[in-house]
Amino acid sequence: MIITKAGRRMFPAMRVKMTGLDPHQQYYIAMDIIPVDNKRYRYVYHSSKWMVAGNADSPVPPRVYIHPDSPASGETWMRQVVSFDKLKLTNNELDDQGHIILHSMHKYQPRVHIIRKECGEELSPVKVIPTGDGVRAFSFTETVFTTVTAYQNQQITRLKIDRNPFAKGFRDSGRNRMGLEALVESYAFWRPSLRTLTFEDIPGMTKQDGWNRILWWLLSFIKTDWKILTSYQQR
Amino acid sequence: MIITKAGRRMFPAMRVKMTGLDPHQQYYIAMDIIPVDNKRYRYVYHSSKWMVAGNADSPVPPRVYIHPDSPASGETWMRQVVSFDKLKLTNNELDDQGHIILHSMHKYQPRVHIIRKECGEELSPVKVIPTGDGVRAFSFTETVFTTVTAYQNQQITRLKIDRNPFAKGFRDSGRNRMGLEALVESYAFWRPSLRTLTFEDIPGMTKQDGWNRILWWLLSFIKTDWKILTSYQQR
DNA sequence: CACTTTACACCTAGGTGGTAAGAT
DNA sequence: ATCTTACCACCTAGGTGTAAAGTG
Repeated sequence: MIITKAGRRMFPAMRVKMTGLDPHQQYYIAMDIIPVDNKRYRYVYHSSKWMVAGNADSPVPPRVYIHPDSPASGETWMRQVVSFDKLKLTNNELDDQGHIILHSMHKYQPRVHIIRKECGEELSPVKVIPTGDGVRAFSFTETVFTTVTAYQNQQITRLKIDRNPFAKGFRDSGRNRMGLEALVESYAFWRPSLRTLTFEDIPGMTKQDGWNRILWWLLSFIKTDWKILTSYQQR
Repeated sequence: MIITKAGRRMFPAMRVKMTGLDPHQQYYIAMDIIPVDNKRYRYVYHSSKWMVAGNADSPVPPRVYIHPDSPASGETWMRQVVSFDKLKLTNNELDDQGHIILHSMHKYQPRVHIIRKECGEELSPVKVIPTGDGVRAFSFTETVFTTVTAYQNQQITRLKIDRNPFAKGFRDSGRNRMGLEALVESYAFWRPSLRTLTFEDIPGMTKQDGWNRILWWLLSFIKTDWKILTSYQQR
């Protein structure tokens, strides 16, 4: 995932569907991003792999992205897909825009928090999320990512350009972009287990959310495990 | 003020500075827009005046614009200028976007509401604002406006084009737009009392807010009281 | 005739990766 | 060598008044 000084969105954005909330209870929804391990990585081109390159850098100031619809009732949260598309990542440890601060070349995993609102309680974008009875956290292994300041891998770049509307200017104008269906098929050829990851298998998941999860999966798959490509135009 | 089916912003937007709130108390800030009288108007070109053209149309569904930062602490509200620039007006009585519904060719006045948040209370965009001990309403006579679907008066059009960044494409490219200082001077020549309306006279008012209030004042002045111009290119 | 609606060119505002220069 | 930064062209998204067509 690209991180910049000014702050950069994640793509694709995390989108989650809530169930089982108390319709009349007020909740905050928040996201933080935690290190997957204590390592720093570098990308090795000849093997197309991320490899450990030492221990993690010193911790950064903790930040929490409070979903802008917070607080809202369980009913409101459950009626919609909750999208984190406005969340931004930065590598600026002195950031004062409330963005989430991360180290480049490290592995991270987003966490979604559901926090029951007690009267008078206050949630802060710069404090660690409290733990307790009314707080639950969820994370999804397919959303693990590696931070970079420039893409290390042409396949990641291609997926981003093909799927992110804001990168349309970089698409090959010659032919239509590859549909995600076809993309999944081609990846599945090399990695049969991916065949099972279709949204039809996940009850209650909409088509759009399904594609987002598949895309997440592809991205993490390519970053950590891609074996086909041996030459890279990009450094 | 222009109203459309899809919803149109007010320009200039209302911007208010809060004082005297309890820093630790939570408040909603909201706006509604109430009829100034029970009349319908038409614009008479030869006299450059809005004139009564019958009684008001039947009432529209009541709508409230809840400021998107709501709820927030008194401290938060007082730290910033509270801007209502995302509020939209519509003439569509079946609107489902939560915009404020108004009749065209009527006179209206925005009201700002400060609502102390009690635990468990809920504020709705489609309900009338409650009255009670923790609720206060403010309105400013210089923000009275007349609704239209197309401008009736070339001077209003010119002020909007000159001051609204989104209308830059319609500005005379030949000369620089008239500074608001010069604008006020020229209007004051015909209406000496306007001279007194400068932001320096209003304690605690920032320059930017001052210009906004003067602009509001100019707009209502022109609409209701302009006597200089006798010919209109625009119908 | 007196308004209202629609399609449009032209803006603001801001999200993309590319590219070349900078930093260590 | 390796990673980061600043600037850029090219997009999306949406706020303007205009002009012409629509409405009753």
